[in-house]
Amino acid sequence: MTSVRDPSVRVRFAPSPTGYLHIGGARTALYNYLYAKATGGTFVLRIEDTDLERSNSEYEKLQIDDLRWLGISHDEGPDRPNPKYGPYRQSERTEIYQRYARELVEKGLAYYDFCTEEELEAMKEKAALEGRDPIYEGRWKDPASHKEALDRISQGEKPAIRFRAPKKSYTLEDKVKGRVVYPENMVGDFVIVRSNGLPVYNFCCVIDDHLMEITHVIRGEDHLNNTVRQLMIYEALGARLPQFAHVSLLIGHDRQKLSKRHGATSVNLYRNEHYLPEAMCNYLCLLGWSHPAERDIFEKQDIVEVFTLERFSASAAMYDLEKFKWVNSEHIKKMPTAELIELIERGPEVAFFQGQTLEWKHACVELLKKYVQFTTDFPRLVNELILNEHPEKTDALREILSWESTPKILDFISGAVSSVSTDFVSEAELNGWTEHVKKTLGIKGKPLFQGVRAALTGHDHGPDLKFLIPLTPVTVLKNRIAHLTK
RNA sequence: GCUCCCAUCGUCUAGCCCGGUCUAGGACAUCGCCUUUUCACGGCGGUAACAGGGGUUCGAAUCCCCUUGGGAGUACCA
Repeated sequence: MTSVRDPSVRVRFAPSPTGYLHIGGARTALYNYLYAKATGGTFVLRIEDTDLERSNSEYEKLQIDDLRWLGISHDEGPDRPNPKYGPYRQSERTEIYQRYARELVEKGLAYYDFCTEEELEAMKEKAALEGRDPIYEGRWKDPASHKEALDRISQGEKPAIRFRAPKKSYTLEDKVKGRVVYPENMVGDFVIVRSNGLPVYNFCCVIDDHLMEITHVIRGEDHLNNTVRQLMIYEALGARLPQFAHVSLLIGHDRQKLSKRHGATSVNLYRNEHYLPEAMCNYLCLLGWSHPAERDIFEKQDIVEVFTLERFSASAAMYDLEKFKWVNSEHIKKMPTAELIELIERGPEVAFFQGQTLEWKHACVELLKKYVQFTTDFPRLVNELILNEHPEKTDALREILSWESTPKILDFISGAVSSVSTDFVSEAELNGWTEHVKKTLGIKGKPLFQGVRAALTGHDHGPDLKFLIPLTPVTVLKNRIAHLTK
């Protein structure tokens, strides 16, 4: 099945700026982004910062920056406002929420509540004892107390506004979970505006999705239970329901919802470790969504044609670094060499690499790219394979050196290398040496090739010599052979 | 506790909606073999799963129920 073009689609990613962008958040953002691209719709970024205590605008910037790094760009947001729908920070929309809340109070669908924390706590304990969910039973629920409430407000007291939860069951047709039935009495009356005047998530989320004309809500399954409250508010508002798609959660190796204690869970950590953003999107996308042709490696633009909500998995996905690393290595392999060189040079320990000719860099990257998982592996391999003048004499290497034929090879190679006047050995020269060892020294087969390799590289294995040796500076070769003959 | 969600190889998954083509396919990881120019590349192959129990049916991984297991929610957090 291919995706359906529908430019009226509006989706959103609504992070709270309470920390770095989490990989789970990145995945949700990615799904929304992909759906917008697939349908030709609009991807909105909204900042849910109603929790003043925990929100920090610095995190907003960092999260947006991480999204940009991932290539998940939004069409509307705080920095790209559409006057019809803005503002995009909930902290700047307080009056809107208060207006809607007041309307609900006027219609009798919500009420002022002056209960203290202690009173609420007592109710909760009672409910727990009776084995049911805490359901608000305070006296402010009674319409008769409305007048008293107004009096207390006029005296300067600050009430919370509580939504009157209808006594009925609700049904959600979710795109990934199917039909979800919320029984009657699942939730009691809940606060929509705190006594400090700031609205609460479940309320502003609905108001915003409604006002911003969001057509599809793609979010984590942790919101599935919340949705019943939101359904109630949609109903009270007389607002049209969006399509919901509750994507399964990401879990750690202990099968618990992925969180900080599972190690690296924020995007910036992977960014710092030089994971490729394309690889991260690719891997994250695969955790809970499958390509119709079962493809594993792709770019965002490759799947726009086939991205549909139908292919989400209903069960939680375990985050597995091994496969992520493999995806990263595959993206390195398919990346154009010139681009790869640029990336490598932006990484650490590249002084030698940068000093070489473009031709050398190309050959080097072509040779090594099939062996690496990260772009930062290149300089590591260059150091180990090309620049190391004192290779460690491992058991495997000692064995080769102990062969009867090896000292002869070493002796010849040593002389051959010292007579080279250029900076690098050519492939032809190397072939000549091998020929010589074979013909004149009469060494062939394993002793020949293992011996030549050991003499030249100080390793018992490694990349193809005919590519590796022409990349190795002759000075290094000389010192290395001296080290080996010692 | 209560409510909701979920259940195919160790992991990600295909298949499930529309039962037979599934002695269950792919990928990561793992193991083995091959490549007498090594090798970390590549190629080939192996190990490995329908949670359990009932039903429905000629036939169930696929539909229904129960059990078990796991997850999430249960805030004047999001």
